[in-house]
Amino acid sequence: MRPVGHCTIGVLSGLSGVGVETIRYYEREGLMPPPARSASGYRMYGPDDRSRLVFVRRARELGFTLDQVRRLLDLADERAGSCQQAQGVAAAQLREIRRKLADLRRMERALNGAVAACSGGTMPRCPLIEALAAA
Amino acid sequence: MRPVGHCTIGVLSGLSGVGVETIRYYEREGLMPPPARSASGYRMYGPDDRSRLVFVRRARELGFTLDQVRRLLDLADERAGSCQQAQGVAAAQLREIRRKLADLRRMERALNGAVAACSGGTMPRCPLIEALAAA
DNA sequence: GGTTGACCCTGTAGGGACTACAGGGTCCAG
DNA sequence: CTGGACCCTGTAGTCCCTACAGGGTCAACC
Repeated sequence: MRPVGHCTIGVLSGLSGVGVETIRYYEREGLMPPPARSASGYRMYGPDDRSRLVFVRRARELGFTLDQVRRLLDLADERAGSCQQAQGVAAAQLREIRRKLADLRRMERALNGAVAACSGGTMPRCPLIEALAAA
Repeated sequence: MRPVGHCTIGVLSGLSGVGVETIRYYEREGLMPPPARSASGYRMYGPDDRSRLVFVRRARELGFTLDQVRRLLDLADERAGSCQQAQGVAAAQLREIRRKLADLRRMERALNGAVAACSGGTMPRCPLIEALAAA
């Protein structure tokens, strides 16, 4: 379906923000389809590959594991009544993102308070260390 | 300085919320000092070890790498003019936490919108996939 | 007092998600 | 026609655990 490759792996890497080695790793792991090859064996990619790769990167940034991304991509590839399933996967992930958000906010407050208390002077005990060592 | 050990590694694990294997790993990595040993070779820990371990766990939860935690602990161990340095390490970490927070909030919005748009019907294209595949 | 069964020990291997070589081939600009 | 940037495969390393395997120890129960 990918008509004729447009760019090499290095260019795709630049376009997608995913490292060359990581792209090859994703191919090994079945997240990216084996691309067309030039006469000399170079991987040749088209715009579909860029979209897919960006999707993978974004999903990773959203905290999906590679396995979850794989499932999401499988759903997208099937393209039939898959929306409900994708929604399920995504809703679960949304719950986890919200949990992470809450954790991070709590951490931010704690660290911010600790850094503020630690005025930079040469106090006998560092409040930052104290703050984190507390039960 | 640790007078006489109070508890075994399993109890310490329960008290600190850090797994037994992980405690031993931290010892190998130099984050926890080699504890006293019972006659039969069991690791015996005191309250200081619990505090230190809780500190490590908290710092990890705050997103510090083991290496950063090691540096923080070194500073705490030295106990002389270390406050400023600890503050530097922590401030850097705070910046990264805030970056992560911003990212997560963006992700939460995107995913939330995508899940909402993806009404569960059998649409020709799944908006969730579309949302993340966009440039 | 003998035997479970839960705990502890060391050491090594596995996992997830990359990341970095090593040892080679290709392509193109000067 | 040569230098340097790119590409290939395959393997090994990183980080931070986590899970064995193969054994010793300890407390309790019968």
